[in-house]
Amino acid sequence: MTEETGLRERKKQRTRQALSDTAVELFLKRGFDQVSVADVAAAVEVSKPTLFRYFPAKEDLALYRIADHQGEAARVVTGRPAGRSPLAALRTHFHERLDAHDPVTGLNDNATVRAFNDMLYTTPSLLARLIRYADRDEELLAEALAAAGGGDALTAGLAAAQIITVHQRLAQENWRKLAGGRRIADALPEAHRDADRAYDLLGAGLGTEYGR
Amino acid sequence: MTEETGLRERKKQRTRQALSDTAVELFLKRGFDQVSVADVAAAVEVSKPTLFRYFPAKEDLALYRIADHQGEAARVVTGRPAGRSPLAALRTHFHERLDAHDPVTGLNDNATVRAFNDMLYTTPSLLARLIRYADRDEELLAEALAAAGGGDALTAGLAAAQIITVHQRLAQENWRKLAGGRRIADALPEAHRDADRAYDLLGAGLGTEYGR
DNA sequence: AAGAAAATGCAACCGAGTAACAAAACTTTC
DNA sequence: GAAAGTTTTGTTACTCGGTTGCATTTTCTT
Repeated sequence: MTEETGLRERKKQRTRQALSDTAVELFLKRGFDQVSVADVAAAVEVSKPTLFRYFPAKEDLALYRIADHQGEAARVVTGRPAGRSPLAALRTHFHERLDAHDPVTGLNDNATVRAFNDMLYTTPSLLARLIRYADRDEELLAEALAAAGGGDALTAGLAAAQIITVHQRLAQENWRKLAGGRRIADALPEAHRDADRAYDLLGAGLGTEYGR
Repeated sequence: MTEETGLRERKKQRTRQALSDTAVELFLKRGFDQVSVADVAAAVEVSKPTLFRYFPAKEDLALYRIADHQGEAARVVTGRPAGRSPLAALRTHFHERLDAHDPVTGLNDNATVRAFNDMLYTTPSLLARLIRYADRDEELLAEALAAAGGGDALTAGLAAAQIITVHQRLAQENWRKLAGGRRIADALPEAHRDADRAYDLLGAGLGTEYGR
């Protein structure tokens, strides 16, 4: 799994990590807008152009860790057990992520994670950037769904869009619960119910509630 | 309907319009990124700070006209004829917009409109800004759906998110058809079919295609 | 050890957006 | 219709994100 690792490559990894870590630390301490990229560069003892050779935009300094999840939904569909439907696989997976308190579900009350999510959901530029990651996710999911066999490209695309959107709203809803002061033990069952409600809706459509 | 209109107010309206019109003209001629706000300000013979007193960001200069559509989906739901379901009303309305070649459906081959859409869909910062308008739309639609009676707030929120998302994808798909060189007369019937497919999916869910 | 290749730092630059304050334009009042 | 009050504007100067060109250093190759 580990890549070819010359000294050069190792150093780059370290710089990259140091930049992201330091940036997040500063962002959480003083707020995203109150920290300039020059501050981050200075703290890591690197020049500003170098920083931008590692990260294309300030926002990416904060979102680096989240980028790991790229294509997760698509992988779940592609790697689902035989005989299981894509939607069922995604539902199960979401419940699992919830129980694991995965930060991306929004449901995690570790102080640092919470501060991070607070920043994320209240900083428009971060949210905008996050959506661009989600777009890539959506594309990959659309391909996975198309490959799974159901429907044409349009249908797969629409389905992917709906699923990714619903995931976003669920995470946001979970974050809101915690931001509203709820304890996680108390919010978790509700989050599971919300997820089931959302997946029921995805599976059976809005027809029951809002007509055809 | 017309607002209280002193001289001052009239002048402001004119400046606002001149800024947006001139900006769009320049953007279409030279490209969004190749025109600076200073260029726009100079062309309208206004200072840069003044420009920003009228529009909070460069992107809004381009999106001014689109902002008119704010809350359209919500209005359709709220103002639907008695006995008609929200989803049916939205579906009908979308087909109507399609036949009217409304630019927001992506399906309009007027040269200027097409150039505008090309710019819109290929400029990330414009797209990002557009999404923020859509978020407001989504909120309003969620309220309208909740008021329409079906389901709790979560359900209404999820439904609104799905509907707005689907609209976006349909418009994007239509734009792609035209960008691919298709004539509008040829693309229109297909656009209607796509819309029906999308609304069928919204109404009946992904279950049929991708399992529960 | 020498030279190619890649990464860095430096300095200067561009463009979006904002702050401070003074000047001008419109509105209101007498 | 002039004076006083309010709102809008221009000027200047600034901050910050992001980029460019080029010389210097560091790593990789042979």
